[in-house]
Amino acid sequence: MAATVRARVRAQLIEEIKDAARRQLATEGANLSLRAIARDLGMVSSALYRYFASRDELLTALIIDAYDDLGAAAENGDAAVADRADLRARWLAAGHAIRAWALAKPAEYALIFGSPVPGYAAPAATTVAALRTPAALVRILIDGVAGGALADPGTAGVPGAVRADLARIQDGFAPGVPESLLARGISGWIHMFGAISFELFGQLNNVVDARAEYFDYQLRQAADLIGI
Amino acid sequence: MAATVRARVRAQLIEEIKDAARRQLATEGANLSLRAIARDLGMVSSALYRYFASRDELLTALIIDAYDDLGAAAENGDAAVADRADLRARWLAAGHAIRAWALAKPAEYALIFGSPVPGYAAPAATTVAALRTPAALVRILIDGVAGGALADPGTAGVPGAVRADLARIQDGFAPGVPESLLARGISGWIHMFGAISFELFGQLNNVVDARAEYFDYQLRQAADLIGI
DNA sequence: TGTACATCAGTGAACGCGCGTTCACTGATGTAC
DNA sequence: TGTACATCAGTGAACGCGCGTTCACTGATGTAC
Repeated sequence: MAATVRARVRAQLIEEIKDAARRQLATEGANLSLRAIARDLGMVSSALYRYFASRDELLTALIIDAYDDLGAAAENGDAAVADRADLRARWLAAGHAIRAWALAKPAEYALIFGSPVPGYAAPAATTVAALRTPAALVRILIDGVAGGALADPGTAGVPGAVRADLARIQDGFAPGVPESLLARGISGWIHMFGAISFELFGQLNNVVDARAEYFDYQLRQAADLIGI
Repeated sequence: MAATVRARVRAQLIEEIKDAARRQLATEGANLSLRAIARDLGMVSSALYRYFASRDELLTALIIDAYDDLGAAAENGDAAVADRADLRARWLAAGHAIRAWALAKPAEYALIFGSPVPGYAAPAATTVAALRTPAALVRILIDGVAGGALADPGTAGVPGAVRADLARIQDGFAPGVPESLLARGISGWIHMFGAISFELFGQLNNVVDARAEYFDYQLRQAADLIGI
């Protein structure tokens, strides 16, 4: 129908605007210029306001897309492991898929895991999108517990103040996963992204050159800690 | 002498310029505006060129200062532990001092550990300054090995490709520290900064509220891994 | 100690750019009868 | 199916700002004899 034609053109132009914005992210960082994007698309800058109410709204769309894309990469990495009971293989596959995504899209990685953009307050929608990747990782733990492969390591060593946080996360995000297992999983998640950020943001220059191998080594350390 | 008066005023003004720049970092991020800094100091923007040849040169000075300040914080944290043979206490003290510095100076932390500033290429002087903190951490290992408290865990699990990197680091930066111990130490270092970056850059929002306790928990996990 | 000269700090104007956002408007597309 | 009207996309000018860097210049501070 005719209505759909206009709607379809609109949806496509929204994608083109975001693509141009992403191209700009790569060279200019998170300081998006709407005028430069419009120039790139051969339109006048005010025309962008038909699609995004402001610069911040475009930034929000890019952030949500990036979280979503990363989450999909993590899910696909995990899903590629045939033996669903091989928790360690799933953890490694997801981790390497996450790193591969980050290396392929460093500007988008920096947008979500780098320094906060000054003056930009992330709306709630972005924090929802942010959950997709940790959800994919936590599913490995959920499956392990359900399959009986993961025992409760006991709460020894988990600080009391943290246990309230863990209990909250358990409800509704990681049902059935013991608190201390969750604590170790989150620690592994943080270590994983710390390793990627160090690599991408240049802290590994002149330190470790065998990037993929050292990342794998760290992933295995985290897996050992989690007990998978 | 008269010469020193002028030199002293000059040195002081350099500090004032950097202080104003740091204040701006906190509100505006790494996109420094020389004009705004000059305005803040009540001088004309071109006067800044008596002190810094360009915007990038000022940025470099700030980065070096930040690395240096962080390194001093790490050293002081370590030095506060009376029992020099208590390696774990030293690791924890250094780690908490590093985190405290980051919380106190988030903009400076973001400047060195956040997304790279687009179009800015870090000169060699910054990478030298960057070594001060890892050097403070590695000293704990050096002391542990020298004191006989740290055994060589053996190179099982360390990927071959990484061992070349480790050997290079060992020479001249961590003399006497076995490669696999170094591999674990670097992993702990990365985990530590990953934890701080996640906290500062907002990834822990709605996940872990007991920040100090959970950070301590992770530091202890890293210490366990290192074997101290 | 005094004087002549050189160095340095800071000014103010200018060059040549950039930006986000608003607004009145044109012309095309879509909708209702 | 045709026509009248409403919606939407995109234009171009404008508002009110911002920026880094260069340059000729003034006046103060420092140096050498």
